Amino acid sequence: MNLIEELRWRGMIQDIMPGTEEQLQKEMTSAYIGFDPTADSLHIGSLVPILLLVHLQKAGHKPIALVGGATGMVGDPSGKTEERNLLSEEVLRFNEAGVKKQLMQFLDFDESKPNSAVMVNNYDWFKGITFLNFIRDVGKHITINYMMSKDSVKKRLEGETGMSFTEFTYQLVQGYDFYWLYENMNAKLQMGGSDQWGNIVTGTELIRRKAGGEAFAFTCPLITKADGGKFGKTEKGNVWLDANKTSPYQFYQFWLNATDADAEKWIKIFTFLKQGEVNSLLEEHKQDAGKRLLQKRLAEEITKLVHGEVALQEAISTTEKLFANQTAPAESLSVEDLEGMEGVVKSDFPAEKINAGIDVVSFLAETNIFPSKGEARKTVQGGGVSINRKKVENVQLTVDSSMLLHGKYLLVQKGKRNYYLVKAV
RNA sequence: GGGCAAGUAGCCAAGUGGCCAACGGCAACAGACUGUAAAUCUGUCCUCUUCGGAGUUCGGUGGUUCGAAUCCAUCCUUGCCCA
Repeated sequence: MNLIEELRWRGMIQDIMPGTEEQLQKEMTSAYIGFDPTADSLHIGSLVPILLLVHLQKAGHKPIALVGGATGMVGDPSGKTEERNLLSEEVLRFNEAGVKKQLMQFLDFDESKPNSAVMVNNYDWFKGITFLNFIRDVGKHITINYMMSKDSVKKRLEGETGMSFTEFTYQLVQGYDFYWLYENMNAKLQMGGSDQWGNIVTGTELIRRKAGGEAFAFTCPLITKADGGKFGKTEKGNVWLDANKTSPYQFYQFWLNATDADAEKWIKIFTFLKQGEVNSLLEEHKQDAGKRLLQKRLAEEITKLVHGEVALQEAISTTEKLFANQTAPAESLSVEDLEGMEGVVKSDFPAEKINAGIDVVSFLAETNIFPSKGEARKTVQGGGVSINRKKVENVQLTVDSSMLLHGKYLLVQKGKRNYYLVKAV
């Protein structure tokens, strides 16, 4: 399978420009994807574009990761409705460094290789361009009619929110990136999420008109969940690639909790498993879905890729302790088990308060497991809290030292899958 | 600059003087059922609460009224039309 065939099979191609496949067959091609430097860490939404670059590099082509220092300041009208804040150059540089560090885990930046990955920031070439030069040298080549025919623009024109000139200009700014990379780094291919199609095509158009050159593009479908919810969100917010923001255990859990329908799609997109292996996995899963082999494999592969083998093993072992034997009494967990649960939210709580006895509601609020007493109470009343695997039936319950595991631990559950370890100190 | 329309909780969206913390839907969280799925049913869903209540909301500000999301004035934002 060539690259495009493989990506097609994986369900990672939405739109593709004619000739793209031939270009990739013909020669080593430099291709780029833009990343938003709005945070110092990437989240799993960015994982798909990253993987596209990885596939590309594996196939022998040269990946260029573009950090959108300039475009991030303008704000892409595709999808979003709110204007973005301008980031200072300082913040931008900081975020760029964070993003680069993460990309290095996935891409090979070894400069001795011809197809080593490269990272660029479009702020570097935009900061020197004056407005007049831009509208004269770039704006001249693209008609308003052309720009207005884009979906992202049309939707805004039809809707009732309108669109600022700044946002309208976005596609030109992004288009110029492609042109600049084409001229200076011989980039002939741009990839991105399907919402970027319009912006990308403006780039190839600019290259055609301004440079007389030919450039290519393809996009991948936006990752959605089968139930229509937002991908990459949990009750705790975004799922980040940075272990300090989302622990490997939480990361592993996110994938493990994928629904069947999602897991079937995601196994192809987020792992590098070969077609044969994927098919037999799907087959096995169908035989006995209850084993959730598919989710386990998905979570394993991707946690290993992002956080490494050691972190994966810790995540698995914590998961097994907490979930494998759910009916086992909490007392059966050893001190080592409890201390070794990497990634479970841990907190300390004054031992004297527990010795004196404290009502559950205050306890849950003071340990920050719940933001307020009111919420703690409501959830307890709804049957949503367990301590040491025993459901708290009574809101009046007093937490005291007799409940401590090994004299100092309390294992608190909010719902079925959110565990907290409270240590009396 | 002129005319018209709109701005309600995370989103969509009712309400047009008291019965309004504000119908309904989505999303979210929890419970039951399960496989730490899906579907379904149930509860919660502005904030705090000693669960009795208390406090802040309906673009902003002022006003009318015993009482305003609802009426008036003014300002801001957005859309459409005219200049």
